[in-house]
This record gives sequence, structure tokens and C-alpha cells, in this order.
Amino acid sequence: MFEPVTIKDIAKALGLSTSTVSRALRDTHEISAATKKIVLAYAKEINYQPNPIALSLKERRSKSIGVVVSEVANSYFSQAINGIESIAYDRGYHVIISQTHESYDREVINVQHLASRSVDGLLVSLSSETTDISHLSSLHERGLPIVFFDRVADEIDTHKVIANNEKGAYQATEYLIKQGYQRIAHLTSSKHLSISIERLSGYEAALRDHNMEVSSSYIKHCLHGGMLPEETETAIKELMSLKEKPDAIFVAGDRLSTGCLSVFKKLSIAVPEEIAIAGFSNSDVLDLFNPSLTSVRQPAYDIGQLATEMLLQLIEAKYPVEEFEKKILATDLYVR
Amino acid sequence: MFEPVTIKDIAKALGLSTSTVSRALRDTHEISAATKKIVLAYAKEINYQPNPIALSLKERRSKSIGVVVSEVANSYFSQAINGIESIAYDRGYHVIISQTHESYDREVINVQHLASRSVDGLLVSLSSETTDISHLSSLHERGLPIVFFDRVADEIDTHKVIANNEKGAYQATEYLIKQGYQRIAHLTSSKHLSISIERLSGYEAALRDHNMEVSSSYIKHCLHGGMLPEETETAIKELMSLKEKPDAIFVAGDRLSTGCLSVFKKLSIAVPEEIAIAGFSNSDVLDLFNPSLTSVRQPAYDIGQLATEMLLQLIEAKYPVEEFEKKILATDLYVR
DNA sequence: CTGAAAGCGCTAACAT
DNA sequence: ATGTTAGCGCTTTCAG
Repeated sequence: MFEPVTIKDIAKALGLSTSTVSRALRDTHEISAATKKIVLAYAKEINYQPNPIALSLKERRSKSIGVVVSEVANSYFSQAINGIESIAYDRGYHVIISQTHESYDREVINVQHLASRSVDGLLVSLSSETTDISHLSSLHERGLPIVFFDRVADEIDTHKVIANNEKGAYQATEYLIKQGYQRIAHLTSSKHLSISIERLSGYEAALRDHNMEVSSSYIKHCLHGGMLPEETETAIKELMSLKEKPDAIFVAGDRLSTGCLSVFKKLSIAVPEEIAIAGFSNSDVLDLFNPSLTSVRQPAYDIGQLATEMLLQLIEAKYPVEEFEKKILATDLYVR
Repeated sequence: MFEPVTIKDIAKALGLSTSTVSRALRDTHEISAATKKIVLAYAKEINYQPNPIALSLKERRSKSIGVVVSEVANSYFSQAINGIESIAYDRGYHVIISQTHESYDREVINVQHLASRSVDGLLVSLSSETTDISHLSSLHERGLPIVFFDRVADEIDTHKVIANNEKGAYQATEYLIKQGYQRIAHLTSSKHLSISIERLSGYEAALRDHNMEVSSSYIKHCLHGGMLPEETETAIKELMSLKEKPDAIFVAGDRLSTGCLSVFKKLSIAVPEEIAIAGFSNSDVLDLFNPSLTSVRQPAYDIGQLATEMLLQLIEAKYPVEEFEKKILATDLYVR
């Protein structure tokens, strides 16, 4: 039904062979200027577009990279994607985005699909459910370039780009401490995620450095990182029903932070009078919130750009790369 | 470097022909149960994945659909995308998302790329810059199925799915009128966008039905739909420097609505005391805003689903479809 | 400088 | 039931 123009059509119309046409279009030297001109003119006239599918099949590369994130409806990821695209498009690569919705199964399916679809490389931020990463390590072992960003898998030896989650968490927690809060809880995403581990560690370090106790009853995990509102609500209710109610919470995630505010609003708990909040967020409408949210902002756009540059370096490397780096970018604390 | 397993590898390893292997994997009847079992077992063992590129080339279809939106970092679009994916994945189609960032040039490039990449169909919401739609109509004439959603092109005869923008705008404007506001301005996106036209028309109808005058000085267009904060700020400043300052604004877009609130905050203009706002928005953190925003919410997820169903119907139609529909879904007014 | 032919991975018509 | 062959669109030897 939809029949694009092929090199064959041009050849037939011009009484040439397909190879000659191909050469004219590819601009090789082994072609007469005259023929080239004719072919190019005709190609433009009929708006010839080479078929990238055929090209991919031939060259075994697609000039496209796959991106695996949990949700595009997340400021952090949409900003990172913009960073990714900015580099990729400049370098002639196309970007295929896929969402896991924090589901491990979805992640496996998406990764398989992208790989079989001949993406030349993968930019991955793990889903919160993922613990087994064999779907990625097997591809990586077989030579598919992969760069992790945000939620990384330490088991796989490749480039990684993350924000300084530990320091960001430390600063946010310290901010709450300096504001005079005494019982600071921590609400975070699933336990095994690299970002959760790093942010937890920053939180604990800040407490310890200020001679405050780390209590496990103050630390709540949400397996789906706030995707399910009930999860957040349950965690908050548990915290608020402790004998020693916390007077502040450091929240380690975008959706979780806004989710928290919603829950408090719903439960009519005054923020920051009854409980103060500081949390990670890259939302760009944060300044419209009331109560306001002191937040740690990650350089999502830069992270996306850097990860893409590193991936393209791997893809275009002449020789297998053996040395891998983990880049750590600074966060910003916005006090509100 | 990255060498996936092919049907040929299996054939060689098992001493069969490629076609036999293909038949075993395709599960045709003309194959012995024994061979089939052997092939399937071996395929599973080495984790064989068929190469969809080769398949696309052969079958001239890719089982994938392209999506063209302005920004994924926009609640409306990210929700629509989720709706799109929910249907597409169920039906075995993959979704390739591309962003125009409200740029016409980018839209042309993306559409060309998607088409040449052999997507089986296109879901399109036009960029705010787009007036010339020949990049789409030429593809459409050549038989590529296209369904428009949100920002549609009336010139192209195909399925369209939109929210009831006119009624939504009418209700929001009427709400402001009933609150007692007298001088209601209208801030909207670029003039030629279908959504702008529809929403403007609802706004004007509401004013007229309540015997209020429509004044062109009260209507401000932002060519980039609020993508550029200066645009919004300039428009607001112009409105606020009129002799007869408006006492309310009906805002016709997500980014524009939040952008408006930001500008008022920046300029220390009290909302809703000095000026009231009602606007289109699909943000899911609207309830955390202060000042709060009365908003028209579109059924973005449903729109995405419906548009996808219609597109797949076109793609899978046995005979060329001649009758096209424009589906109009109801909006919701959230008074805050 | 140009054409014929092979091959990328896969399927399907045609043989056997 | 299985193998052989051709062909999807393109590039690239290999011949001429």
C-alpha cells in the first residue's frame, strides 16, 4: 500500500544499474560527474529516501540508540531524554525511548526488543523492581555497548553516569538538621536500587556527623518509587503512627516527594509545622508549590548528554574498550 | 562486534536447511514434530531472537508505529503516550516516540525519519510552528496511515481524535464569569493550531452568551505555547499594562498555565485577588499548587488509546479506508 | 566508469 | 517433510 521509491526505480527510469545509482548517491569517486548529476537530480525530483531498514540489515548497525527509563512522565527522565537527544541527533543517531513503568518484566521485554531491533547501543536506567540483570549482562558480554545512568548496575563493567546522590542526600538531610529538626525520617524507593543505596548512605552520614541516631523504623521503602499512591500513603501513615513521630522527612525521589505532599494534604497534616520535608525532585513547577519543597535537583540534562557521549564513544570505538569510568555530577540544593 | 544468533547458525549446528529451521520456528504444519522439537529446544538453548530488521525488509512492515509530539515533558503528552503504548503493546506493535520541541523543521525531520524507518503508521500532534503540512500529506497520499490527535490538520482527510476543546474552554470561561469576573483575557498558543482555534472559539462563545464583549486586545498568542518563558512573560506584561487591566485570564495550555502562575509570582501579582486564572492542564500535581489553578483536564490517556486503536484499524485494514471519523472526547473541569 | 552478482537474515514458492 | 532458490533494498566486490 505504502510503496516508497527504491534505488531500483531510479535505475529503471534512468536505464542504469542499481549499483551505478547507488554509487552516485553514495558519492564515490568511481563515477562520472555526468551520471552522478543525472541520478542526484532525479532522486531529488522523486524525493528518494534510502531505506534504513535495508541499510541496517546490510551494515549491521542502525545508527540508533535505545533508551530504557521507568517513565517519561517524570521530570528527571524527560530532561535526561532531552539531553540524550541533543547529542544523538547531532551525531546522526536516532533515539528510541522505552518505558519500564518500574516493572522488571517490561524491562526485559524492552531490552530484548531494542537489542534485536539492532540498536547500536543502550542507555539504561534500571526499573525499581530489577534485581536480576542477566538480560543486560548477556547482551553486554556479547558486545553490545551499554551505558548506565541514574540507576546503575555495579555488576556490569561499563561506563556509568550518575548524580552525586550521596552528597545531595547529605546536604538535604543536613539542611533539615540545621533547621532544628530532631527526628528525621527517610522515605525512599526500592532497597536494591543504586540511587536508594547512595541516598540512604548520605542520609545516614549526615545524621551520624551530627550525632543523631539512625533508626530503622524511620526508614521506609516504596518498591515502586511512588508510582502507586497507596504505597506512599501507607509508608507515611506508618511513620506518623510511631510513638516518636518524626518531625521531618528526607524523601529520595521525585514522585515520592510530590506524593508525600499530596498525602499530607489529604491527611491534613501541616507542612512544615507538623512535619518538614526535603526531597529529590527535578520538577520545574516546584516554585508554585505550597507548602514549598526544599529539593535536591540533579543535572538531568547534563547526565543525559554525558551518558550519550560515552555511549557513542563505545559504539564508534575501533578497538574494544577495556577501561570504564563512573562519572559523578554535582547536585544542587534549592532551599525553599 | 555484537553478533546475534541467526537462523543460519541453527541450521548449521543442526545439519538442517535454513528453511526447515524457519518453518520449525514459525510453527507451520509442514514440519515433523520431531524436527520441530529439536529446533525449538536448540533455539531456546542459545537464546535465538529473530532479527526484526530482516523481517521488516521482507514483509515491508515493521510492526511499529511512530508518535510525533511536541514534548514528552508535558503531562498531557506523557499520559497520551501511556495510552498509546497500552494498546500498541497489546497488539504486538512497538512505539517510537519523537519530539518536535514545537519546531517545524524538527517535525519534518522526525516524520521523514519515521516514515523511512518503515513505521506502519503515524500518530501525530502538530508542532505549534507548523502551518505547511505537505510533509504529512505527501506520505498520506502515498498510503501511509496517519491518525491525528490533539493538534490536528483539517486539510488531511483521516481519523482524528481530540478533546472537546471548545466546550472545555467554554466551561472554564463561564466559570470565571460566574465567579463575577468582568474582564476576562485569553492567553493561548500559536494562532493556527487547531486547539487554539477551538479553545478561542469556546472562550468567545462563553463571553457572548453572557453578553460580554470580545476584545482583541485581551487575546494573546504565544507562538511556542509557553516553551519560552519570556514569551509568556511578555504577553502577561502587555495584558497587565492595558488601561482596562483584565481581572481574570483563561489560559489555553498546560505549560502556559504554569508559566502564567510563575510570572505572576515573579511579578508579585496576587492570584486570584488581582487576577484570577483558569486554564487547560493535565498536570498531576496541580492540587499542590498555591495559588491553586482551576483547570480543564483532557482525557489524555483515553485519547492516546483511541487514536492508537483507530490507527491500527487503518494499518490492518484489508481494503483502503475511505470513511474517516473525528472523535471528540469530553473534558473535565476541576474547580480549585 | 559501469554492470553483474553476492550477501545481510528471513520467508515462501517451488522442487524433491 | 525437507531442501533449493529467489527476493525484500542496499552496498560492495569482482569483472569487464
